[in-house]
Amino acid sequence: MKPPPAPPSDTEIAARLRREIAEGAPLKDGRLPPERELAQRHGISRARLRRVLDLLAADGTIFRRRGQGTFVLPPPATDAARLKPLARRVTPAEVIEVRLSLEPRLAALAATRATPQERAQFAQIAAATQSAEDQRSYDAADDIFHYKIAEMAHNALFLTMYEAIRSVRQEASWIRPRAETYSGAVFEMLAQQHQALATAIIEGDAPRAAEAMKTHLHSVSETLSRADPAP
Amino acid sequence: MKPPPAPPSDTEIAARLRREIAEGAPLKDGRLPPERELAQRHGISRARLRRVLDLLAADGTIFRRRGQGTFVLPPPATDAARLKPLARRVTPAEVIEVRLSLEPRLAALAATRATPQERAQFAQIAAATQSAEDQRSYDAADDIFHYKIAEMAHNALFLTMYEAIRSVRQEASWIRPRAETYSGAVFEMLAQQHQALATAIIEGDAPRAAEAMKTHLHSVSETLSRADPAP
DNA sequence: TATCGCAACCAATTCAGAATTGGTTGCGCT
DNA sequence: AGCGCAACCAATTCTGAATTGGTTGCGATA
Repeated sequence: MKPPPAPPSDTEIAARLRREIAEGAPLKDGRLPPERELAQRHGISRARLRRVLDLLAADGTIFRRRGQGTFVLPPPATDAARLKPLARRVTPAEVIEVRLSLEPRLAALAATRATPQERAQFAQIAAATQSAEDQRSYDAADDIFHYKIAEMAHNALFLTMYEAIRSVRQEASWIRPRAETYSGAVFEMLAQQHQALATAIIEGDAPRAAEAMKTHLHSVSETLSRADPAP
Repeated sequence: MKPPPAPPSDTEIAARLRREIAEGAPLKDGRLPPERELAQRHGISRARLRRVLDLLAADGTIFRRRGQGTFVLPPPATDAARLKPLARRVTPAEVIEVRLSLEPRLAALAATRATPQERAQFAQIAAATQSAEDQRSYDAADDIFHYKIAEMAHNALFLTMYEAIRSVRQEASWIRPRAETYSGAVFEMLAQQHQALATAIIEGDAPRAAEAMKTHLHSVSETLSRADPAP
């Protein structure tokens, strides 16, 4: 007989949560169940669950926002619903135009201001975009990648604007069901651009980060604009 | 005796409205009374009042937005209330940082895309900022000036972002009662910068417009940062 | 016939209040 | 000291009524 079952430690519960998340537990839009429900489901108190979630938040695995929930993807903009009518009027070209004005600057600021912890986290996230296999997981990794850059710029107003862009893109998804299955070559090119961009940010090279972001967005733009005659 | 009082023409009613607006009739935040009320007050039908308002809208005197109202200043962002908590967390330096990333690009796009009618309207607005006498009227003219540039960029997403910035600026007003009474010299410099910027936009010189906007915003930033020890 | 006034309706927003959800604090027990 | 429990705080979402500009149709009148 073994000794009486030792209560699982925080890190053990954290590992269990990570596994559940990786297996697709989160609901639509990457949202986890409410804390009160998660705690009950795992048979622990809410206070303890929150300590576990703090672990996942510390390494950037989850995003939490008061009043909205806990997410494994960037949380929705606080006014997401209001952007719906806008999303219908906006064209892909307009969005790219805005992104090209904003994101290179965000990349430069991130390279300048990110904390050592953030840089370490970001290195992990960049690696995840490299190892993505299917389109779905790449899209998720790409989403987190760009969001983290906006976060590392450390400017709440800038982050709000980026969230608005992200929300509009998601909402619009360009009406057509968005084929957008990149070919292997394009896919690899975008991943390499991510890597170059991540290196520049982590090393703190602001001009190079901005330039790399500009290059990347131009590639995305071109890829999207000839999405129709894809093989 | 004169002939029986001829009913006033549309243009006459428009002139009367213009006079009332100039005398400060609009309510707080530059909003006019609802159309139904305005029509009744002037003793005309709503349909006719709307035709008159169309005249004022055609030359850029008023801004109308369904569900919100009719304004003599740029209309509030559609989610203005939600930006309040953000406004408390955001610093003036952060706002300037965002404006410097956005507005030079907006100026360049305006120079490229504005219609002839818009350029003509904009010339009028630029002139108004020149002739402003007191701080209050200058602030209003400056507000319209920058907003019109954002409008002329012809990108709904860009305009939404600018409205968010404007809303945050207004909401924050940097907590301190905002002395910010420019000295005469500073005042004149800003007005000249407006003129140079307006000329570049009207002539369609995008790079010069962007550069002029950058210069202008840097001046505004410096002025604000040493607002305390003002003479 | 053309215009005007009137009314009803549509579309987008605002507003007020209840419900949801993460964040925080205090209490009692082991 | 740590755990579970409960209550409360703060921010958001959701719902439905009210507000407001946008549009259409109808009848009266010149």
